[in-house]
Amino acid sequence: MIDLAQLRREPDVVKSALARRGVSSSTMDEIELLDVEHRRLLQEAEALRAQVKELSRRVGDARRAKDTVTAEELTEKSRVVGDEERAASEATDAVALKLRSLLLMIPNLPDSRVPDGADENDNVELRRWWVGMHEGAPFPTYEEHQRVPHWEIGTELGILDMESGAKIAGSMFPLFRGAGSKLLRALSSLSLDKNAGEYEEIRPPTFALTETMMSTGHLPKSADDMYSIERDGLWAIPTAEVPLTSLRRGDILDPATLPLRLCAATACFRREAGAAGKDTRGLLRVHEFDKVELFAYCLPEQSDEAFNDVLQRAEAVLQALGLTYQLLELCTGDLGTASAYTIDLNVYSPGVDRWLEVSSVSWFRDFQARRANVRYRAPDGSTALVHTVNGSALGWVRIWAAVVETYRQADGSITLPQALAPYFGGERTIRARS
RNA sequence: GGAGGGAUGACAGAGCGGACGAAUGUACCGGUCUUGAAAACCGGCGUGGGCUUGCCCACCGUGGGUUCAAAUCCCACUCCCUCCGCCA
Repeated sequence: MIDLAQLRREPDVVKSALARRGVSSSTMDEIELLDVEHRRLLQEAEALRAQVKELSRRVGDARRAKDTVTAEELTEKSRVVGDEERAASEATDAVALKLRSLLLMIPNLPDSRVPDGADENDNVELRRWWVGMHEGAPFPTYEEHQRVPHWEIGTELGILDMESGAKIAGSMFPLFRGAGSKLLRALSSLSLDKNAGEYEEIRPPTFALTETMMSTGHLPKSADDMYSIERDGLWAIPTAEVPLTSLRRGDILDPATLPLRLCAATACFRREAGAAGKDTRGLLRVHEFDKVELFAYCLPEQSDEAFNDVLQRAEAVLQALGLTYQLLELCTGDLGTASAYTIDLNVYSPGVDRWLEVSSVSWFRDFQARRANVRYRAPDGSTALVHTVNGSALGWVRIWAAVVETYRQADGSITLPQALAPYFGGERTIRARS
């Protein structure tokens, strides 16, 4: 949620920043008007409320003094003011509700670094990485045997079975078998082993309450992209960011404990409602995938460092796996609702010959903290909102695709990167099941 | 799933229609005393909102209701504890 106080203080700054994201100034004007109206009504209602309280106090006094006549008079007076107060409060609440529902749909202010753009095609590539790059090696070329899409490799080796997944849960729910299943587990373990020292490992619930989904900004705006279990009022999490952001919801944190770093491996669920039929072959886009998420609550002045740490750790996993990747600075048109600045990591997968998004590292400023009400105690005793930062390290389904395509050998087997060997008992080769 | 008990400030815990934003204790922060510390004593010590910055308003699990007046009474819900059942 954006800062109403900032909108009052510097409306032009807020409006021009949000205009870059397509929020019309008339919407913002409406918010400003509602805010003024709300405060006016609030003052009115509170003044009446104060009168009722005062009158009630005097009723009590009169009763104790056995002055029944005065007590009756004051009761009657208070009843009348009370009716006015009720009406005034209702009017105030109605405006507050309208204001809040509008505010919940307003995205975060983009950082000045965010490039302008309409959609993902306008994202800006910052740099690439590939094996041997720092030693002067040219961008890799790929052999014919690496130009096979992962769904063919998966079927050939018996490690991926999309048909069975569809039989059980419908299309876009993958099912992994044997070494394919183990590979997924190995990837999560590799990342957790690299990060769980500095980032406390959490295994959160996979489902979350509406209130929890509100805190990250996923609701109400993205309700169609989420699976819900209506009978129990629960939502399937689209990312571990959701439970991790709410872990300290409503708390006032001791600044000495900041940055507070957390990581979690969870299943993630996405309906992909607007993406029907688009890039949906194999593992390119699925409804359920495993992901390791890195997360930090921090002081505002720590946010740059916290962001860079998450980014560097996500890169470290890609580098350990020897995969080619690029960094994209997301433009205004592709930025997530709650984010002020995001860098995506896309892995190059030679079999499908595409760059696949495997991580999104975001700085939310105090947008999520305001919704989740997570604060810290400043040295002068006052409280202020923390900043939140998070990023995937990484989304494994697409990494799985990139690994099997990149490391496919001429004989059709896969030779896993050295970093995964410990998770396969030292064995690095995946062959067809006989 | 069944029966009972509970939810109050950082923590413990009182209050069970009116002067209660809330006793008391612990913790914490200042001060006195002390060579220093401890103890003792004195003072302070929740969060948010509004505006005329001194006042007002809200918050005692959540949401409704009764009342001139609700932490306190009523209803619903959520969570926690104990016992029984079931289960991994």
